[in-house]
Amino acid sequence: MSRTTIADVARVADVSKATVSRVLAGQSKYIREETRQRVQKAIEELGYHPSDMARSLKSKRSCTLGIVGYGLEFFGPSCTISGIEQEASELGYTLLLHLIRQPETNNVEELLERMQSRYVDGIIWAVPEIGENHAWLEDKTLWPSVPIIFLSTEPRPDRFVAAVDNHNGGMMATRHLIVQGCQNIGLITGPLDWWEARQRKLGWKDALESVGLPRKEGYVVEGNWSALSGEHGLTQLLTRYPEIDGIFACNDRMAVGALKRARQMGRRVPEDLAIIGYDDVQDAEYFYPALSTMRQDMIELGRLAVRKLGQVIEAGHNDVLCPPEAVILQPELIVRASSLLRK
Amino acid sequence: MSRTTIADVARVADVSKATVSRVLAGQSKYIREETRQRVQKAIEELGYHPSDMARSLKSKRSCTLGIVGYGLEFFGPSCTISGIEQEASELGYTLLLHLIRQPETNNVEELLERMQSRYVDGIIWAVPEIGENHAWLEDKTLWPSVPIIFLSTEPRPDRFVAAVDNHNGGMMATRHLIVQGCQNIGLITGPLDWWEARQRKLGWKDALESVGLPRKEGYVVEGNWSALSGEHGLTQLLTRYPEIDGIFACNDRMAVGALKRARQMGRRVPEDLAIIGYDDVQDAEYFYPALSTMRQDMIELGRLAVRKLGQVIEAGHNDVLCPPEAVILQPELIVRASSLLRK
DNA sequence: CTATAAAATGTAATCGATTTCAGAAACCGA
DNA sequence: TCGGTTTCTGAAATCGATTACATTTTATAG
Repeated sequence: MSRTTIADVARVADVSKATVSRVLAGQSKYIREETRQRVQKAIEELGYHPSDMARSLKSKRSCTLGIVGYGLEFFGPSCTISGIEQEASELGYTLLLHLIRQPETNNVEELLERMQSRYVDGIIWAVPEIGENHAWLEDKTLWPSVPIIFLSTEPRPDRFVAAVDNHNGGMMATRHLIVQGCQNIGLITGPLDWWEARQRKLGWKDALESVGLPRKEGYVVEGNWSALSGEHGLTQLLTRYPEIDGIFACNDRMAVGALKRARQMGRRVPEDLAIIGYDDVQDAEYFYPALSTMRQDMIELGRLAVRKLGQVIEAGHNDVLCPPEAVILQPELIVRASSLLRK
Repeated sequence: MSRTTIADVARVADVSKATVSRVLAGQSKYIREETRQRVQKAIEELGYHPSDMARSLKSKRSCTLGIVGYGLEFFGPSCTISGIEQEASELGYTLLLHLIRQPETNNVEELLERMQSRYVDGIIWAVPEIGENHAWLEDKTLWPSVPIIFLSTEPRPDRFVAAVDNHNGGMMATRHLIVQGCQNIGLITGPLDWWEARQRKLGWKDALESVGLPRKEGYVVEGNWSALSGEHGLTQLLTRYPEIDGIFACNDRMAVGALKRARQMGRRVPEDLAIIGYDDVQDAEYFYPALSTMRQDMIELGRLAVRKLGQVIEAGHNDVLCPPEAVILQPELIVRASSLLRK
């Protein structure tokens, strides 16, 4: 047996499909109470549920958001998606999820087309800006015909963006080390083709400059976000510049790699070497020593993105598709044992 | 301007909509080459893309899988979703994602209805079995009219299930501790209303029984998966039973909690106390000491679920909706420093 | 050069809703 | 009782495809 349709309800309630539709819509006052009840009764009797499919086809609205995500195996992105889903759910949207494995996806066009052919009401592009992977934005013919918001990408006058202030985050982390008394602060960055990594590095630089601390080129080593690269980074830094007494690792994974290697190299953390990470991954306090870090509320970022996008969708089809806007969240300094230096 | 439709293409190519549709379908041989090319040309000229919405409405197939997930902030579930997406993508399915926050969701009916009203081709229920949260399965009227596969739940003759063998995992972990020479092995379980937690506990019990080692009731303490509960658990166990020399913590988070507390209590790990966790979270080797654990390939679990579900969908509408079947994956023992005892 | 089968295309119904437009019913004052 | 609103309901078009069936065209055989 197939779905019960609005026609079935109409037949049972002995009214037209139009009337049933009106009862369904709810707001329309032009329905006699008696009729409404008869229809309601038929609906319940039949256990009728309208087909979102048919509805969307006609209305060109699907109450669906297209989500393009990346790196769900990692903590940050997972939280972002979770936040997106929370808010979307509250606002009555469902998610169409697509994950990208290679950040340089080239089938952007197909992807966007697929989502649009399902009448998504808006799109959230939650793929970090890496290298040229956002170059497709230059080609305006690819721009979707629905609002699209970009997460964790560089704000620009033609985009709708939500991101965490990585530059400030980098500054805060570095300043904290300075306040703790570090004199020579090394940096283990993420891959520098990541916009976020560059921003954090910039924060480190600016923080040092503002207080006139040394900032040799060699104090910087580029990791790849992995713990192993944190280990390598630390080895490089300390062998070449033994005077280094503070490390800002641009994510927690590299930080714990550094933590481990420092121990192996006989450096006490934090007495000889203060270390701070970035992300505040789950149970960061259970590393040894407990890891200081920058917390960024990715769940809130996700929620915020949906909320903003929702507003744009509501405002709707009137004029501009996407008001160029940048929503920036601030990270938070979390001080734990790994950076509690001279006291 | 609105979407270009199949009618536009038909007009430009000077054929009927039916012909365009046939060209689109591809397989139908009953198309003259000349016509096909004319249509193709029109399609490209117009940049036409068919509407999945309309297509699904007619065909009652959406090439979409409904995913109901839980706990995306955690490592395991994230990987599962990622795996699901990978395989789905390869098989040409898109995902409709819905996350549950309270495991005891009571709006199951609405949720299922929502997905079905969007004509999902199948459903993956990736919410662990906790307490009575699967009780709705008793009410067959709720059963969706499309195949549904359950992840990480107890296999039963009326369900289609994919899960990791937690019982065996528990046995393997415990046996490992035994082989390392532990004589008194304590257990920090997850919440016992979780099916997975109960299975792991059972594994512990069976492993001990099979070699005749002591297994007092007090050797068991129930945690809540959090690192903090691991700390508490360890305190309880060691103060009451100082003879304990091995701990099987039923997930890594509790294990690292135990690791930390053991250090605080002056027990050397692994010399005085061997500890093994479960999950193999990212960078588990960077805890101190590096954490032994059971690895479960949740990505593969997700992929497998999709593959199986896909087969059922393909086999399709013929007869039974869901062949009762249980696909069981085996976990893998990962030995690191935290459990390398007597040598 | 027909008769007939095979190949190619078109017509129109269909999927399941929404919505415009028009007609019927109810109400109200004169 | 009549005309004019206001309220309520229905018929039919529409969204954008697919597909059963009908029809035309082409190929093949006799």
